Amino acid sequence: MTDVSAPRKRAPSKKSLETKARILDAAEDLFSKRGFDGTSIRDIAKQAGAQVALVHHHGGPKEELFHMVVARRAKPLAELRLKALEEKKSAADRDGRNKLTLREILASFVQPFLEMTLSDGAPWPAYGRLIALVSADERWRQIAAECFDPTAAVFVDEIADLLPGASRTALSAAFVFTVSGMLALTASSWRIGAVAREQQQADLAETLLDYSEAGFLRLCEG
Amino acid sequence: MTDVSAPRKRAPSKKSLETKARILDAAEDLFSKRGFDGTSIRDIAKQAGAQVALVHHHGGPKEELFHMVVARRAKPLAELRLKALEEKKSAADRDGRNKLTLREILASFVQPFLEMTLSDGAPWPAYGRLIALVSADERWRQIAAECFDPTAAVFVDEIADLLPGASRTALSAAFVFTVSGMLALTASSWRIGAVAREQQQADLAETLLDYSEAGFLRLCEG
DNA sequence: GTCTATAATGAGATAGAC
DNA sequence: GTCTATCTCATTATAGAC
Repeated sequence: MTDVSAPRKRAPSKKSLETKARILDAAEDLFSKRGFDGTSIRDIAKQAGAQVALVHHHGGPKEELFHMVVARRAKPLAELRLKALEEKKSAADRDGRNKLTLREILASFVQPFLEMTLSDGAPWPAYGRLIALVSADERWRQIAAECFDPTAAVFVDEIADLLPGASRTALSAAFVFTVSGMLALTASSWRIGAVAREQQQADLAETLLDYSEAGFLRLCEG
Repeated sequence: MTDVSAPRKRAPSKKSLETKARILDAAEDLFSKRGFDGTSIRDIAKQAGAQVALVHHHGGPKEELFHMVVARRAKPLAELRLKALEEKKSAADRDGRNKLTLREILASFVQPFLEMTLSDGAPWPAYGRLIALVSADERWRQIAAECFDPTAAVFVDEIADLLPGASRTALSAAFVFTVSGMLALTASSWRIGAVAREQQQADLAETLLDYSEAGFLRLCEG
């Protein structure tokens, strides 16, 4: 999944993998902070402690490096989301319910993302902003389609199954609004802080779920 | 409002103003499509049909040009929003109501924006994407604080007056979520279209208001 | 106010030694 | 796999003629 170019002939050495990881980490951090065009290969090399030519060696052209950085965590993220969904289904079965609640579905999608990007000691602190960039720029449409649309489709189908009376259009709009709110928590939380700064991050996740669930139900029932 | 630099000694000629407007129009269009770092002064000059040096003459350094482009329409937009609010208050008075509904307040904020940026023949078709860029990048925090925060504060106060039981934190979060949805309509409408493309723009405005109103009420009442 | 010309810098990418 | 060195091109910005 991290290799989107031609297949290699040899397995890379351990040191090579470490160097590549350092380069991808630096690229992820800088891309997320300054955007694609605001980040130079030279900046990435400097932060990774490597030479410029080495960044090209591991990352290829700049666009491919960006693609690699986004794709690297897409599969683990998708698995976390689907795992959360399956676990909630098992729990519902044990409770004798045959359907998940809307909130359980939404939480399965939102919480793994916020946990990896926004919680205390989050392992992927820059990845949330990066995804917000990808989602907002039509230039990365292909990357979004490859990395995120399949999982999104699973969740939209799940919701459509729960709310059979809702139009596909209403479902789509509500889902995009929910994702927009989720991304705002990571990419534009400074805008929230500009108005009121008395809240924890964990609370904001619940706040988002409250808001989205109610909005969803209004669109799909009204 | 369009002049954020030192005061001029002379009134500019008519031709100069036209040239400046052409440059700002080109800058607005290109900044909105490719972002700040993805747009060069040369691109702007070419699209405006002017020389590179002339862009610098009218726009100053690149950051100042960006500031100018955003600030140019901020005051008219704020006036449209406040005018919509006042008109709805007058109408409510005539109906013998002494309070606006939440939906009327939200619509006064959202609809002027969508009308200017997203309607058929919208006069500012690029400005919506530009504001989305400003809102998502902490680098433009000062511009956002100057151009948009004052009006936002008026509307948040208005809502706080309507829903006195709600915490300031819940209000702030809900407002940011609502603005995120509004910006998604202009900046990420391709994401909506990727799921279902059977809807008109006018409908999406109503859809957003339905969703936001319900989410707001849940946060403020629950 | 508008133009030509140019300065000064930084960018992405590659060749080739080790 | 990693490094040095370099190619080629685009960038912001300004100086100075008209």
